[in-house]
Amino acid sequence: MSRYPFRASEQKWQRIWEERRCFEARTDPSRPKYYVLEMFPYPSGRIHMGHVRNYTLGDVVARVKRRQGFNVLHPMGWDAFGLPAENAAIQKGVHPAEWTWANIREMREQIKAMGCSLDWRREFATCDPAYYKHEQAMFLDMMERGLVYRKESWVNWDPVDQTVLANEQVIDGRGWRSGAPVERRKLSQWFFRITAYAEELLEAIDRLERWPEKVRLMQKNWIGRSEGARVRFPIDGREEAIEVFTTRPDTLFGASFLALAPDHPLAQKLAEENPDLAAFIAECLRTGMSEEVIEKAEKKGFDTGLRGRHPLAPWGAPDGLPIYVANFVLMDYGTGAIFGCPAHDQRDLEFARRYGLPVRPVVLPPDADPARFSIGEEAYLGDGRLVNSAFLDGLGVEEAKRKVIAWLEEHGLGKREITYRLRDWGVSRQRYWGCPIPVVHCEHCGIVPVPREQLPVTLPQDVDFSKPGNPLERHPTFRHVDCPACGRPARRETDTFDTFVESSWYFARFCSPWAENAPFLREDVDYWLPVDQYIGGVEHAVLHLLYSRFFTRAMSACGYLDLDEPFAGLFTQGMITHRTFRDAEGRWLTPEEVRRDESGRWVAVADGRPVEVGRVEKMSKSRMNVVDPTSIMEAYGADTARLFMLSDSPPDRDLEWTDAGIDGAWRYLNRLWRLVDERLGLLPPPGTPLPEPHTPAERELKRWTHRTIARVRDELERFHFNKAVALLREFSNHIEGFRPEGESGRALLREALEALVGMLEPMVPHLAEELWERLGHRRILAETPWPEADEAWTVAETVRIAVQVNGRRRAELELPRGCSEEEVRRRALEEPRIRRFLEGREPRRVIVVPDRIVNVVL
RNA sequence: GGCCCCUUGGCGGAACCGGUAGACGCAGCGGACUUAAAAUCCGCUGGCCCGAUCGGGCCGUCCGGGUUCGACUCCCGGAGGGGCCA
Repeated sequence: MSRYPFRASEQKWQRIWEERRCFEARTDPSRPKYYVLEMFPYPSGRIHMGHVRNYTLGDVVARVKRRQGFNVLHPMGWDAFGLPAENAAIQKGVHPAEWTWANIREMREQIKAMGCSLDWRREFATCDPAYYKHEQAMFLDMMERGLVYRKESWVNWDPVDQTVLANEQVIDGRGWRSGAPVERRKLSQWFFRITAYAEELLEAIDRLERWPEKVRLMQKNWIGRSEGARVRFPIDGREEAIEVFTTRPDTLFGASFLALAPDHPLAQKLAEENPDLAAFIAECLRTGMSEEVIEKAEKKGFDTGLRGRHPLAPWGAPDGLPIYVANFVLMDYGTGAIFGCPAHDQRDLEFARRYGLPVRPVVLPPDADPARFSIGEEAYLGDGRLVNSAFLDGLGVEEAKRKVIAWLEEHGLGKREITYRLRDWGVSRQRYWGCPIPVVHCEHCGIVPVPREQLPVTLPQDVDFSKPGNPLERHPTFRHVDCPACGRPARRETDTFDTFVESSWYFARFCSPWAENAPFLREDVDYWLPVDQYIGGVEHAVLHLLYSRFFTRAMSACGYLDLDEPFAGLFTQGMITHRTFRDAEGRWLTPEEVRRDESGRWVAVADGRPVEVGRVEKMSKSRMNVVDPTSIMEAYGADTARLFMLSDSPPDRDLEWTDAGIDGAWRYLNRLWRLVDERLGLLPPPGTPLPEPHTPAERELKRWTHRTIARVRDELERFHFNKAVALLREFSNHIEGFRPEGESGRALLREALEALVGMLEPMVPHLAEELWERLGHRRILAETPWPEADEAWTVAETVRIAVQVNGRRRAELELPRGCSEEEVRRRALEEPRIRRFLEGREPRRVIVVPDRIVNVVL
């Protein structure tokens, strides 16, 4: 029996595609464009199954669009800066550049083996100075436009590794690598002013119609707009006042204290004269200040002894409010100070109970009795009528907010304000393997940008990783420069960019990767951008996707582009999961270390002892449940792996890796191979004019062909690739059962096989090309237009109409499509089974839905 | 704690606007081919029940209610799982 020779076939077609330059894209404004992009990989070593799924999904889109007549841009590159390269340098003594480029070589071959329709001429790595020099130039442009600034801020500092850690790198208060307790330090850091676009980034989310709702919601939450008021509380006996931001100005009359963040300037100032307060503040800062930690920690405060005057005195708190420094107030949010209204805020309530402060309700729930309502252990957060609130009494919460803000504004004690949860984007990293920040610090001139003609500031190659900390700091020459402004000795910035900076504009670079004097050419980006379809994991739903949206606006502000949104369509794929296994001692085992014995139990290969089959989890090295894509592609071929990725599970859901699933895909490829192979002798030559179908079987086959073309087109359009696969399998099952009689039958069989093979190409391109060639075609499939459905043949001649009695199916009618209601009704009531239910009675009602259903109501 | 999403056979999943629930596949069972195995091909496959067979009945989309001629689909309440923000 003939088998699909995948090894020879995959090599052959990959060579032909390359020779014919099928997938090279050229800017051509006379043609409609389509830009498909998968999130570019970090070159960590080898590709994993998530990459295979990602690039398969993207390739299906690229191949379909190309054959539908679009000028398709489908590039690939490397997000090449980042920590793992430095860890390798520390652990294995390899230079980060060497490690990275070796990984790129390895992964490039692995990706090429998948047979994706990529324009490899456009490949680049972000660690290449030819890439990052443009990033440095853009940074300077943004600095000139005030989109970049430097300020002191609190960071997570790992005292052992001597570096800043991102929040995600702090696990239970300890550095993820060193295990040392993380300290909070104040450092001067570079920031991108993303908050300048907070409102615009938020408001534009509603127009991202081809983005998943989930991602849009996550970005909205992340930006976190809140409307409220800024209120001034003068301090008794002092010049300064405390500025408070609140989203509940309606509850001002319920205030019973004021609280400052531990790092609030006033708190710091008071601590200078008060050692107890200083100790308290130090304690707060040590335990970390993430919102999560604060929520769980006990609410603690330190009474400063000062008193704040209520802005609405004499009605509210005529005796003033105690001022605390409290561990649950964040300097980063609002003004770093709050007024506490325990009755209507849970944190404030916990604090008030602990320190015996008054709890005065000012919002009465709708059905509560004013005389008896009081707050227990739960603050009341809902709507209601204002009470105990002087001129606000009787108003609803929203009305009260408006009225009190108007009053505050009128009396100069406060104003309406909108704040955002979004913080400016800190991009300084005390790291070697990143893009150098192109500035110089001069004692006399301050911060001086590196002159454009001196860009790029390249990373020195000779660095020493034997000691902790940033090797750029210790480098003999890198940091010592002459000030570009005054010429006196100065210090080069040794921080490098967060790697999210590189990934914030790479999609634009792919449009003109060859441009030397500019990051990209206007004619190219104006044509190709925005990306029409972006595909990647949902884990980037906020950071990368939000930074890119900001960066695109910032680039436009600097005149590089005329564009707001980089990604018109976004698709987020699910994870690849796999069973986990543990042996009797609880050690994780890899899938290769287990097998099924004769009775079907899972046992260890090594000793035959039973293993515990654990949960299905995301593939990860720590769980030992990873399957290497290359070993699968070597054993079954790239097309098998691709087909498996597309079958069964909808692409946005998690996909469970199973050996049975791979076998199933492999078997189907061979079935297709035989389906064509065994019928080659029957078929007329390609291009034979299509005769009208003669027999019912021929008419049915024709209908299957065109209905499948139409339905597959729709499912592909909606990213329902699993359904497209199912439709093609159904179609091939039907072709298998067709026995051609005579010339017309054989011609129609060719039509069906060609449609099938043609539609398989985006999913299993090597097999499809091979079969297409065997069907006698000289023009390769990748260059052949996508099959078109003849609408006249996309509907069946007859329809099956279910006949229900009281909503339960009792019979079925086979009628010509488009029968009149009266006809259907008559035929339904004539059915013997229906007459039995009627027992001679007249039905009370008969509902007829044309071509679908009849419901007889007794 | 708030907001959002999900829950369909042994399993992954189909079912478009409320109109024949379970497409397609995996696993399983029975059969053919074979000395045998693999591969391949054919048939069956939600549960319970009646019936010699063709056939027929009842139940069934997490649970409870509702709307409707008709509900996996819409509404209310609950349970379980997941995500985001706290």
